[in-house]
Amino acid sequence: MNIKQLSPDVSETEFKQQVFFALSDPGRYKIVQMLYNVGHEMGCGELNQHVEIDKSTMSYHLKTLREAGITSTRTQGREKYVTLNVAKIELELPGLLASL
Amino acid sequence: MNIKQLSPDVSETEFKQQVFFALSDPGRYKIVQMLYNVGHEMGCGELNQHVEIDKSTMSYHLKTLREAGITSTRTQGREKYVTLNVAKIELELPGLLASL
DNA sequence: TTTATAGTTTTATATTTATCAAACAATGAT
DNA sequence: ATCATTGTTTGATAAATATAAAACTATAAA
Repeated sequence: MNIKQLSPDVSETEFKQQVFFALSDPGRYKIVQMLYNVGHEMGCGELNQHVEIDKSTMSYHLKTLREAGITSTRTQGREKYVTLNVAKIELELPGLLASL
Repeated sequence: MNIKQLSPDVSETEFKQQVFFALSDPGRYKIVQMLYNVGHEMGCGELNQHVEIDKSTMSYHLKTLREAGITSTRTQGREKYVTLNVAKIELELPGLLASL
């Protein structure tokens, strides 16, 4: 018998709440939606072209997503590439990404 | 061919974002979770017994949920009963409630 | 080595949010 | 009629949030 089924880990609920918080903002919603739909990592600049927000605001939102564990970032040269942690999100909130 | 599939209605996305916002707060998360798990309407007092928050804070959160279209309220005498709009939520975000 | 580019951090600001006490309905009970 | 109960609204407050300009860091290009 799995303890988690009886008393779900606080951090699981916390992660879900952070995902919900992230998706409650129009900018972050679009970022996540776009990352999910393209199905692969995207450069910050590329994202910035599709989602119209100031680059510092974009950086702020990407930081929010990263720190919540929703995305991961890879640096190459002076560019950064953002990936959506699909598996992690699907594990806790199956089907959510598909319904955005 | 369904237009909605090509360009999802703004209000659909807005509703989803409101649901996400609602669920990003621990208090509201518990309220929604509880309503979903019991599977039927609950009195405000009954809710207050399970979710430990000040009655005016509870009223504030219930108003937030109500105005977002997430719950509905029925008055009987001096008590009020809250229902979760399961069908509506399931329509836009299938499976979400089950994964809370 | 100077300059341009990509993105972050800092600073400042306005807005939104959560919380609770206190005052306020509205209805039921005595 | 008076009192008690249920829940809402108002007002005040502290904290969190979103935004963007400006300064900054790091790398690439000239």
